[in-house]
Amino acid sequence: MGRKNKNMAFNQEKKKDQIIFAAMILFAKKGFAKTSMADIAKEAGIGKGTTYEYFKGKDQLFFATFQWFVDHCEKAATLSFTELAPKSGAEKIRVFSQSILNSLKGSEEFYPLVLEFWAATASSRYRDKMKKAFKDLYKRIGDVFVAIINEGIENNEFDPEIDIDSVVPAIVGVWDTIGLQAWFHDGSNDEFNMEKTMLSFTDLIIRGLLKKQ
Amino acid sequence: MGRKNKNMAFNQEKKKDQIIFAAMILFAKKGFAKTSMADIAKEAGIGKGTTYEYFKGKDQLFFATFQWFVDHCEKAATLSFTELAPKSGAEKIRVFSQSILNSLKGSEEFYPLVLEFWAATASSRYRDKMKKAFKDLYKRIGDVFVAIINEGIENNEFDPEIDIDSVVPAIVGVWDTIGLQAWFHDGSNDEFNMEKTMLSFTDLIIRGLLKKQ
Amino acid sequence: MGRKNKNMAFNQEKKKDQIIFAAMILFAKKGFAKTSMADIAKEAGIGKGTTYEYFKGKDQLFFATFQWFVDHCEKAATLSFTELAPKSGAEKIRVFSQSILNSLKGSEEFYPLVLEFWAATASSRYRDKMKKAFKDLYKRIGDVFVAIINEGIENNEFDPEIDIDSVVPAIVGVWDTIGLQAWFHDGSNDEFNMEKTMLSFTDLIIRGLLKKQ
Amino acid sequence: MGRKNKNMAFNQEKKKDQIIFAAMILFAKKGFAKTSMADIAKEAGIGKGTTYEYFKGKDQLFFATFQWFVDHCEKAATLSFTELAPKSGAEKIRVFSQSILNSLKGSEEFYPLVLEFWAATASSRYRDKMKKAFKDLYKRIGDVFVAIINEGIENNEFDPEIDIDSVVPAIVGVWDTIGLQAWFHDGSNDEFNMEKTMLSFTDLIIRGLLKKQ
DNA sequence: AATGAATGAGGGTTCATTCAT
DNA sequence: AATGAATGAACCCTCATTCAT
Repeated sequence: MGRKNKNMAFNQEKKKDQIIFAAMILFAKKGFAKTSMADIAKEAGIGKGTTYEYFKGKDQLFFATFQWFVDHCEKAATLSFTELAPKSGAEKIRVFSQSILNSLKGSEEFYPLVLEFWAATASSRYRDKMKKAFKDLYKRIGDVFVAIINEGIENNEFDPEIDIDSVVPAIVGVWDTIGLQAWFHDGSNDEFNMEKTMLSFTDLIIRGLLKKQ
Repeated sequence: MGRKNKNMAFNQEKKKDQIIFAAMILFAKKGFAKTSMADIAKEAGIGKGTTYEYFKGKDQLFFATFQWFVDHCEKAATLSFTELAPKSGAEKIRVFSQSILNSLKGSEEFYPLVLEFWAATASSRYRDKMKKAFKDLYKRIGDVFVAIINEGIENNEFDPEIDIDSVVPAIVGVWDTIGLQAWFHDGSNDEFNMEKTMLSFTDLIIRGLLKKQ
Repeated sequence: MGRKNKNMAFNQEKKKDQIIFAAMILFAKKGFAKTSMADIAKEAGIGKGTTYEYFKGKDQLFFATFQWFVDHCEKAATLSFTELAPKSGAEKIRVFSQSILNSLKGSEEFYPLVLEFWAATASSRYRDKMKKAFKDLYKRIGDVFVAIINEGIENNEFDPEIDIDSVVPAIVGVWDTIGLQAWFHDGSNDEFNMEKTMLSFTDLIIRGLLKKQ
Repeated sequence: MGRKNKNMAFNQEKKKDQIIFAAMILFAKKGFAKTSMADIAKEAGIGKGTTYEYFKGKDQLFFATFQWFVDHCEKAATLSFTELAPKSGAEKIRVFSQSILNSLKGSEEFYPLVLEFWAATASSRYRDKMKKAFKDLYKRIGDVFVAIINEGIENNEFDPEIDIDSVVPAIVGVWDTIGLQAWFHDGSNDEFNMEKTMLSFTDLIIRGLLKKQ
């Protein structure tokens, strides 16, 4: 019985995820407004009414999708953090930077979803929760950066004059903008080299952080 | 008669703008999807049907607001450019940066509109036009920056090793990102100091660009 | 212009009534729950969406139907009252009674609607308003009766021992009950003679009211 | 084995009643339309699907509650009848009257259910069965009254001129109307005194029935 | 040119019912 | 016998759009 219940719970969780993934695919492809609950059910391979067994409504499903995304990002950020070997501050920044780049590169098709999320922070009923979640996410990733830079300052590698707290949000946000611009260039001829931009920017930042001789 | 026609044309332009402004206000406040054509007409102080005399439909009106926004941005960018006095490259960057900051600070309430534009870029029927417009806008602003930096390199102020073309999109995008994060913090207690972040970031960039002794 | 506006108002009022009548017919025939807004629009000969130009929703339309009914009843009661000639109390009661009977007889097909109203009084969101309206309606009709009886007592025709205020609600209610039972018998073989029942009952009441010699 | 079967039958009967009671409570509280099968199952403390082991569907369950109600009423009426001592006709009417009043007073919360039943006689698929059941119920109760009055006429207590068959339905119906009006007044300040109205009306009727000296 | 009454396609949601377990 | 996950028909309502005035 215990097993059975566990399986049921597992299956329920599985179906919930099924729906979330179907929603993510369609929200990314057509946008939230133009995706109907019927579309999502079809994509998930279930009946129209079934969706409502797992989510109260379209808004809540959207929010669940958002939460899935935030969790995913936090996991990605945490993972990268633990991978940081005891190298120089510059190296750490490069590794971290690269790891973010990797996770960006794997999910191009979901990028429009992030735009939907941003837009929703303005108009959704979950607006406050979403704002907070985004803020927290940025803070969490930013804190990693702050730690790296502080360490670098202590080690006499980075310049103590830098106003870390102010500058970090800008650095963290670069990833967003790179994804955004990659998206704007997607499908056009004049390609945007995400990787090159990322690396050059990282170099520039490091040059700016380093203590002047 | 000539005058009359001219007046009519003028009035039409005026009414068109009236509608665009009304749309912008509401799109920013409630989002595109949740704003009805009736709402817009009401806000513009005209009849529901009149909107269709000036715009083919909601999508086109949305696109018109987008175009208005892009034009506005381009004008702002151009304006700043002409204001650049013959100072050092670092000074120019600071002036340019400040001018962007000023235009950001003046239009907080319209910031969600940009989010709508970004989101629409993914799902709108005008998706390709919008992508292109955004790309062009970034390019145009970027070009100003590229020019400044190139000039700085020629003047032996900035380091020629910098891969300018790759790094500029990231720098330009950061301004968006700062606006975005300011928006996420809006309404919460832990305020985000847009100005400080912007200035610190500009400093960092300049430090990175400067030729090492 | 005044005329035009007036006409428009008139037409709107007319369309509102059109919808109310269509709703009444269908609510009476199929009940509130089984009548769809589409049914009503069709019956009224208008588009589905048009209904919502005149009524906020199905519930409000139902309530409007109820209000129409209450107004109609009050008018009927008032009318009868003014028709009462300066006859004996017994005669007045007979006239009043007959007038109620007449209005009952003319609207058999709408009788189920009253049942819907009663039922809705329990479960509708307008429950309190409906309760009050019914109470007021009964009171208003009852008051006519109270006046007649009081006059009869003053004229030494009716027995002063009668507890008028207590008994009148019962008498007034009997008319409902007669309609109800007529409805139960409708369509069956063993006909229910509403008229005879009404008259016999009226006689009985009068016998009870009259002063004993 | 026989016992076991009997127990199962007994349990089935018990569960059937459980469901019926649950349905009655909810139909009375929220109305038929607003009560879901899931609500009923929950209230009955059983699974959603189980209801369908005992009743074919929502309509049939509703009809079962109706039948339960009718049986209950008939039992109540029969009971009162046997309690009638060999008193005067007037006394019998008073006793009967009081006994109905008692059963009314004990079941205020279920009164809306009767309204649902009435409404359903118009729109339910069981409409004809329900009409007949109501007719029979009224007839059965009426017959008791007819018997009492006939006896009274034979005993020279009541006036032979009374058209008994016509007048009895009106008298019987009074109980409905008293319940109805009590329901309309429920929750308001200007209380309706059910008992007083009932007694005064009974008095009036008896005065009307009594032979004039 | 300006209007707003009328429209109906479209979509979110509910819920009675089924059926595999 | 008991269950509750799954289903899709049905329905309320919104709103972009049209068109007669």
